[in-house]
Amino acid sequence: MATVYDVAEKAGVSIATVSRVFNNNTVSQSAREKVNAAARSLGYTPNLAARSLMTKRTDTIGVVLPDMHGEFFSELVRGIDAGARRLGLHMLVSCSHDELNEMAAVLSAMQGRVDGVIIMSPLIAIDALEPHIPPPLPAIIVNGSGGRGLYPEVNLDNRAGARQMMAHLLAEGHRDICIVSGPPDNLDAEQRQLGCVEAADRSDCRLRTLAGAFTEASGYAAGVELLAHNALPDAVFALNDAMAIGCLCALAERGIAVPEQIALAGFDDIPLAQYLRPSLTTVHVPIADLGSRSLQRLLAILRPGAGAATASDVLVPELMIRDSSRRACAPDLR
Amino acid sequence: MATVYDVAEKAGVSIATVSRVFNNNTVSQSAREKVNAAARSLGYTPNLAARSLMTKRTDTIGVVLPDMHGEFFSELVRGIDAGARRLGLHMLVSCSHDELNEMAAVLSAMQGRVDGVIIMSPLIAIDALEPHIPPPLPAIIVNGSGGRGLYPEVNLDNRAGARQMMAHLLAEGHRDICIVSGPPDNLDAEQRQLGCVEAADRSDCRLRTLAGAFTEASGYAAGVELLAHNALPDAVFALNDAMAIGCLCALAERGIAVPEQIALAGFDDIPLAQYLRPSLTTVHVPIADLGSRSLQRLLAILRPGAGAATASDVLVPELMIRDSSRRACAPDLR
DNA sequence: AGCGGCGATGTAAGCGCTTACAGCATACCA
DNA sequence: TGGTATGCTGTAAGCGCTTACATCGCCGCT
Repeated sequence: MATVYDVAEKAGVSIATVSRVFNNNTVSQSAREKVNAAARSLGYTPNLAARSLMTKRTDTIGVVLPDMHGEFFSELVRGIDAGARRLGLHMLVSCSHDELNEMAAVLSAMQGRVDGVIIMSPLIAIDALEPHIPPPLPAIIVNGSGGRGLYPEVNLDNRAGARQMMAHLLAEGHRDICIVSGPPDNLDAEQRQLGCVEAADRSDCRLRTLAGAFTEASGYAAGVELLAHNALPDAVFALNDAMAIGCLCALAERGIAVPEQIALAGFDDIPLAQYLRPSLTTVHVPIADLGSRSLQRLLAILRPGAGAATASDVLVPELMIRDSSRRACAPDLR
Repeated sequence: MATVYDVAEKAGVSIATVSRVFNNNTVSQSAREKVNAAARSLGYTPNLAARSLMTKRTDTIGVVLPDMHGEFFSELVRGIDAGARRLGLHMLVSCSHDELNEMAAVLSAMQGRVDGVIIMSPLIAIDALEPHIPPPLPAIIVNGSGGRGLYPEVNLDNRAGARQMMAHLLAEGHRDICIVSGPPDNLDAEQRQLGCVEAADRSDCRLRTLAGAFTEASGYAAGVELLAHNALPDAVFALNDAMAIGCLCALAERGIAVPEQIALAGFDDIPLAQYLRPSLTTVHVPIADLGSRSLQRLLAILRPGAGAATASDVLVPELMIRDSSRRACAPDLR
């Protein structure tokens, strides 16, 4: 590989001039041209390790994700990537960390490779994680509230989303609502459930809970369990779409009509939610926004001054009312 | 940040010994302990840029992905990540490149940051891309056959998968089959379509094609168009699951029963395919395997000798027969 | 006792780059 | 004409690390 020395020699200038050309510093037009020509003909590319060694920057940000399947994961990464590329930043991604030790290991391995990290950790309590973030590493925590405020957080207002959905279901006249919960210790799940309980407490509604795990299979199982009892609730609110789909499947198998006999709602608004039959009422989560917002926050730390100060760190989800929850206004069936 | 010098001084040894401790070289037990203690107390972490500068390695691999939504993307990354972590490698990810120039830019920006790249490019012809891969950069091409053999490829046998599905549909007695195609220039789509045509040519089957774009919306549109004509085909084979779901939605809206009135099949086997009503017959694509296999291949280049020689580069998908295509054996409805 | 061999350690030379500093024209002013 | 500001350019130092090479004990052998 060619180095600054090779280029300098070929261009008839000093290495400092070559370096200046590649760092947009003050260089005469003629020198610039000679250097560029020489660099091109030698196929020169600056050695980034050497550059990092001098500048203490890597122009790379780390993204640490939990073990997560599906849309959520990729949407978040897309949201971050889009912004990062525009800014000339790279993205070091590591996924599959549901465990504190693993997470800590990944974070320490990232030290020196990245200028900052975006950490998403719905399963791990942030206050347990914080001590494991290497002190010099700027970090943003996404969707995992509960830290000691040592690191900026970007959160989704899961609770508000759940309350909205409950309000909708209540407005549709449902008074016996069953929620299918998420995995224990999952913060999203916890917050969503909390929102439900709050809404229920403020009304004359009966709220039951069935255990779920944010997977289609667990939603299906919940649906089956639901049907084992005699009295069906008026509505089922699965705390994510995957479970809603599983549940819908179980209901359909037993010939229960949605929404005529029972209303169904999900949470996340995955792309195909609107293509289910019936289309799924759900809570829209702006995942990519969550990603790009965190990137903004991180950047505000990394490049202070350039900072488009972010107004808020809490993204509020939006209710998407579709067919699966519409009230059977007139008893037009059967 | 502490350096080798600080640690060396504190431990009362030379910097070479410190370095050796961190590189598992021959060091006496007592020296090792002193160094480790000193390093811990100083919070020393080796500077990776400096290390890279010497070793010419980054212990990082690049993953270049097309602009892709959903499961596919995340599954692939998970497949790669799992293997990479075990090997102490990091993963630099860049997504959203449906265009040659963008791809070339990303690849050149990755040079020096990674030891090798895994490129997935269903939209860009590989022979056009190959000249843009920086020559010193080891690369593996995933799922984008058609290169000049300059780079190892790991492919999915889309054609075989499509043929299998066609064989299944024919075996079920369908003779008028409509396929919903993928976006033009998409290699997966092309191969899948080719497989269909091959299978149809070998039989007495009528094959029609409706244009699709691998999205739920395009599948829905195709379904609507299908219904605009008088004669429904016996079966619809959407070349991916997302379109199959969209199509199913259109059919259901018009009250067409699947599979009783028309059979439906997809391709990909996304996790929720089995939770649709009716559950979706599809072709299982081992996405994560595609990722881990490419990593293996890349590693065989990066660490020759350590090479678990890979048997094959072509993964064969597997037919998943579910309800949406089952023959209405007896006319037990209506 | 003397010597080869060996394992542990230290010394020092870079890896390829950025950048402080100095040097040198050139231009401008009085 | 001398002095000074200005703009480029070159020299050289050093970022923190790995590693070839030299050194130095120490063991066991003849």
